[in-house]
Amino acid sequence: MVGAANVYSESMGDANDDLQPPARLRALTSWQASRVSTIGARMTAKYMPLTARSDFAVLAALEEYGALSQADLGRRLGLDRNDVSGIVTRLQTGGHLDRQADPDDRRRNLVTINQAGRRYLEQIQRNADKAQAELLSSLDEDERGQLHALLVKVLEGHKPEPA
Amino acid sequence: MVGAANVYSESMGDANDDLQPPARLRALTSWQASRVSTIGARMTAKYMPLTARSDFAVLAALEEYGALSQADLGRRLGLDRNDVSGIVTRLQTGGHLDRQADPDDRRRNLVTINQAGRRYLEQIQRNADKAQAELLSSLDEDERGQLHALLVKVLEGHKPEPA
DNA sequence: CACATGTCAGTGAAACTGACATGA
DNA sequence: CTCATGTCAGTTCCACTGACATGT
Repeated sequence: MVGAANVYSESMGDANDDLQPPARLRALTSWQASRVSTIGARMTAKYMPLTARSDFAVLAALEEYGALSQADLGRRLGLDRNDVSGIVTRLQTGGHLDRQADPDDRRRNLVTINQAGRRYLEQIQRNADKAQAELLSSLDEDERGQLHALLVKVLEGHKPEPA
Repeated sequence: MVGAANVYSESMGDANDDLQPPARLRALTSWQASRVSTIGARMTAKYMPLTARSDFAVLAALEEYGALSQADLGRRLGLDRNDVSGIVTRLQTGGHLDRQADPDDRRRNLVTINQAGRRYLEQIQRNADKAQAELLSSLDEDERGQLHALLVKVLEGHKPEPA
């Protein structure tokens, strides 16, 4: 894939003048993080529709914790309850989960994953693994672990309110 | 799994009902990265309108590299040229930069930062620093450096097409 | 001709806000 | 009454696509 691309001679000079972003941006870790996030979205889109990321979060929570209300789903995943509503509707339409009123508290929708949902979850998991491997391809195993640990630590500083 | 979730005594804040996301999600580094990215956006929004992030990128590039065409801006910053067009228009409307046809290549808009733009840039820089300090508050100096280096290394694996 | 640039219109995903009815 | 839940409607931001006119 190193194929001969078209060489257009800018007034600047040769084509390998790297096109670096400005130093102010390079210095901002939050900018690097958001770049990584959007590149991650690009990798993801190569293997599945982007909405599968939200589907994955919801289905994984249902698989691990059993029946949950939509509000609990949102709290677990850090998602707005309006957004949870949309995701659950989409998954229900696709037949990947069941949604029923909680008899003990009729404000709540009890949401449960079903068999088709579990299959779908495994499929997304495989694609997500592929996308992530591609995203992190320039890191070795040690570095991937370090990056993960550091990101987790950052997030631990922003847990939701202990009320 | 076993439904340990039918507990509706959440009003009493037992600090142990930690509301963890599911393990599948916690294991995904790309998900952690995107969470950090959106938390970063939240921190940013506390200090400035979100659009200032794009403004910052464009103004920083103009400050460091001088006059650029919109297409070059996009290549430097990893932005689509359609989006650059909108950002430049916004900045021009705000009086933060000048936009004029390149006499040597009349397809191009030569964009230059002006004095008001430099002041605006410094202001965004201060706010961005505050937002970032808040985002990374749970990391010490060493860890911040490690995180930054790892993110940079990830991005180096996804440079635009090698020319 | 091809190609690059800039603009316009539009799409899709995600996070968010405000309002509302229902029920605990 | 207060509060939580779920829903509806709408906004903002960002990345992207396709089309088009213009210019090299």
